[in-house]
Amino acid sequence: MAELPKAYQPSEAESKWYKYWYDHKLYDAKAENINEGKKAFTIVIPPPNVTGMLTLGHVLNNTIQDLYIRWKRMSRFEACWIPGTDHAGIATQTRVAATLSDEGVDYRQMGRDKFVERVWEWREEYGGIILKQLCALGVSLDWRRERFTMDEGLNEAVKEVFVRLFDKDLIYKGKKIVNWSPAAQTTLSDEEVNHKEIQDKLYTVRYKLIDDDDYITISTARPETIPGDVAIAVNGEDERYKDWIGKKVIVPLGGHEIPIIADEHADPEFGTGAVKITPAHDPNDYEVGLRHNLPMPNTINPDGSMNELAGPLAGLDRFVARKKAAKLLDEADAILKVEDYVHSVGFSERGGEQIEPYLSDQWYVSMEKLAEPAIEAVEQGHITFSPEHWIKTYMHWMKNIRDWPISRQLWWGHRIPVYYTEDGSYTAARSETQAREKLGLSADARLRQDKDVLDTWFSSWLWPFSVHGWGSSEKNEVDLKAFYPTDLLVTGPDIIFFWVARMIIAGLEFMDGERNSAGEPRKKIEELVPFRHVYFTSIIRDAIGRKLSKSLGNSPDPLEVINQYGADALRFTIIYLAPTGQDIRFSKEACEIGRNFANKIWNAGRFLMMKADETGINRNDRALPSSFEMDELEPISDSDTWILSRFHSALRDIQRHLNTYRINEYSKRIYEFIWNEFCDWYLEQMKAELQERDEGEAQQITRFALGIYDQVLRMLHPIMPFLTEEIWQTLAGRADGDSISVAEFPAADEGHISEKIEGDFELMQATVEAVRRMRSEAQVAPSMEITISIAPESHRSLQVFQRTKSLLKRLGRIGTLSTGLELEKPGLSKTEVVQRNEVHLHLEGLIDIEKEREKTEKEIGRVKRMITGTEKKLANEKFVANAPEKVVDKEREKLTNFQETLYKLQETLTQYN
RNA sequence: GGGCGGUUAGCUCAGUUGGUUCAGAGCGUCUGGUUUACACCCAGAAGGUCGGGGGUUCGACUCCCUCACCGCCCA
Repeated sequence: MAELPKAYQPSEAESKWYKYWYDHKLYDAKAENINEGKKAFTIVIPPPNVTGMLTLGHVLNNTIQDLYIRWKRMSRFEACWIPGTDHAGIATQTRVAATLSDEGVDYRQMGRDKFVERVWEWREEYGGIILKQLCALGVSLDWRRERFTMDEGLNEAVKEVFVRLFDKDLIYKGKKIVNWSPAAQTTLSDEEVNHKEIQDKLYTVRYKLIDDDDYITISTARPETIPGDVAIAVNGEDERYKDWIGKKVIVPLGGHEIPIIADEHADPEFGTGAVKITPAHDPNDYEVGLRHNLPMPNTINPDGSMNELAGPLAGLDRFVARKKAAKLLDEADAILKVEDYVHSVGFSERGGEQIEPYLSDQWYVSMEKLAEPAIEAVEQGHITFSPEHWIKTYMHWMKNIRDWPISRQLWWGHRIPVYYTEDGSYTAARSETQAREKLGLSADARLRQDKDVLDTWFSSWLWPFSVHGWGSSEKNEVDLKAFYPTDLLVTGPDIIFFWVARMIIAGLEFMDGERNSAGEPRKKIEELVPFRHVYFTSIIRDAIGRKLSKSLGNSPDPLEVINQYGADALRFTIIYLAPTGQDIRFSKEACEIGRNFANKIWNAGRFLMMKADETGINRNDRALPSSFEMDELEPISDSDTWILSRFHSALRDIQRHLNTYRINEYSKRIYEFIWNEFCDWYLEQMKAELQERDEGEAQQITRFALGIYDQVLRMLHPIMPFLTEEIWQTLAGRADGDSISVAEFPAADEGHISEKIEGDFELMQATVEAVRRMRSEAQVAPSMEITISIAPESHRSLQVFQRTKSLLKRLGRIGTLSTGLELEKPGLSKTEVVQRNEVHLHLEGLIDIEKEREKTEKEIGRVKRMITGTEKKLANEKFVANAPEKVVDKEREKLTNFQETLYKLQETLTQYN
């Protein structure tokens, strides 16, 4: 056997094993296996944007998914994890347009068809990058199933859904004020707009009454919209303005006449109590406009510049126009005052520019009815969330749901399947032919398709079933039956509305009547929902709590981190640092946690392989086949029984943590078990054991250790796949195509958990620790062998000490160890009481008596306080009466222990006086 | 304005059915270490009245109220 390097070297192992897994198609999920009684465990990846580059957010998200998929796969589920990417309308269009612009080409001049062609070319070249980057993480995706939200099949599904909703009158065309992005020149949904408080100016402007010298004053933060004013509104209840209603004023930046009207929108408390009404540029004003049947002139161009209706401001950008407007008003002596003003303004979630409220025709999905079953599904627990508190957010949104504007004025995306005749009538259809049929037209009638495309989320919300070709000619009925609903969705809470909520709605609406795994039409909510559980990940921040951003430069490149620390180290660290529901503070240096841990595991393996060589275990005999059962492990020594017990309790905890989605607890428990129990105690103990045993026993002990180690690797594999594969393949000869990733995950067996064995071992451990502590406190040189005598508190303890004598000696570096019930307390010594057993360190001439006295006195004080506290508690009749018997008994036992300890400490103290 | 989350050792955080030998971990600090798996390591130590106040209870870091500060979401 070739010597293993001293430290684990990740990069080579990573590329080697990823290729191996891929080549052997280990992660291809097969629906046939479901029919044979295997249970499916399915996840659809939240499709990253094709334009995307791997971020730590992706790392966290996909590590969690991979962790669950690997765990379930090893637990003999048919694990199906489906990859794909999202066409990301605005982001991709902007990206490609920018590339063209660099080449000196204006995409708008290029024309729609040419441009879309270019986007596809771009996608061919760069669109797969993020998925390749994900491979570096070790994701066990079923690559045969990769989908893209602009695939032909998904396009058909989008059309299918649109037409169905249209025919149910759940999609309609409406003229409303929308969120307009002047940069992308498209509408955005409310969810794509972030509101921020900004510092602005509030202008108080006066409008002169017609045929009168009086003025009415209003306050506005947007003087550039004054040319679009169509009225001044005052509150009907406002005494100040009662007589003004019905009069007319002259708009100071346009000169046209507008009426003063009464409307409840005018808040007497705000500003002067009178407000200007600009229906095309403010949602509230729009409502006022509707109520009073006012004209709605639009004074702003789609690109954010002012149009010809803006008079003197025409042609100027909206913000330039604002300044100009203020200047012109000032010159006309129409401004009474200018104040600082803080108010909330919408910004594009993507582009970051200020949103323009804009009056336009858009397509909407009527949401209220669709939301009802989606509320029910979560209320009744058919879908669960973790952290649970997100349910409230979800419910609030669902119960106050607003219609979803789905049209986007882009070229890149699913074109709206609505066809118009020349005379303006229209319908939604799966094809032109169908449109003609629906409209009762002849086969050669000319039709025009709607120019707009659909919101990207209008394809994403179908993802859990569109990946199986639902709604298209590519439909895979067998897979849909087998792998829908999915089991787990892992995503960020920032897209709970965009995506999670809408997927739930879509599943409930469109899966109704589809076949379930039994071949029956789906009817029950639980078979319609797109997923059973949603895990909301934390937000990753930098070490000082700032959001990661490109501009701050505080966003480590995951590939660089992987390169530096290893994929497993990154995976482990990010899970280890992820508290449920709270932000993660991440720095790449933190990956030392994972790297050091990987190295620890690696070296434990090296150690075992050395011992295997030394004890003459053949490599092919060394580890166990992947079908190996835990029961085949035969413990030889007490320590073997102990580690088996600890292993099963670790397993039990791990299974529980994974089942309850406490993933950082899971990682902590594994870390603690491997490092503190397996390495620090079990392997150390093994060294002593091997020295004492004959050849045959030594081999058996080593064989057992290898067996446990094999199980530990499997337990660890979901979170550290590369490292465990590398070691597992090295430990023993494996058949081609064999892999730890398809070996069976160990099952926790409570029958192996023994309190007695663990208790005995704990006494040994506590004694070793006491010896080490005394040695260190007395500053005895490490190389010096010490003499220890132990006076056990009982025969039982005596037995433990006798059985573990060689362990105690080695682990405590003890030269001479004597134990005995009748043992006399040595002359000058240092003493610790361990579970009522006196452990004496002989220290002729080595001890600082003064220091020891202080220490002992301090300890006596502590124990006395404990005694007082416990006595008080036991003297309290209410406590004894109310507390459970177990708790009271425990208190009594504690008291006895404290009293005995106190007695022994006082005895020690007399020695120093 | 409405809602949600947080405030525990110098730092980052655990602490899930309220029981003080559970006030813990990692990092950092300090003291030792040529123990033949690992210095990406081993052994040991110091360090916190669990944000303030009040309440419920025999008993609260753990439940309730309130205040303060921080963060997020929605309006």
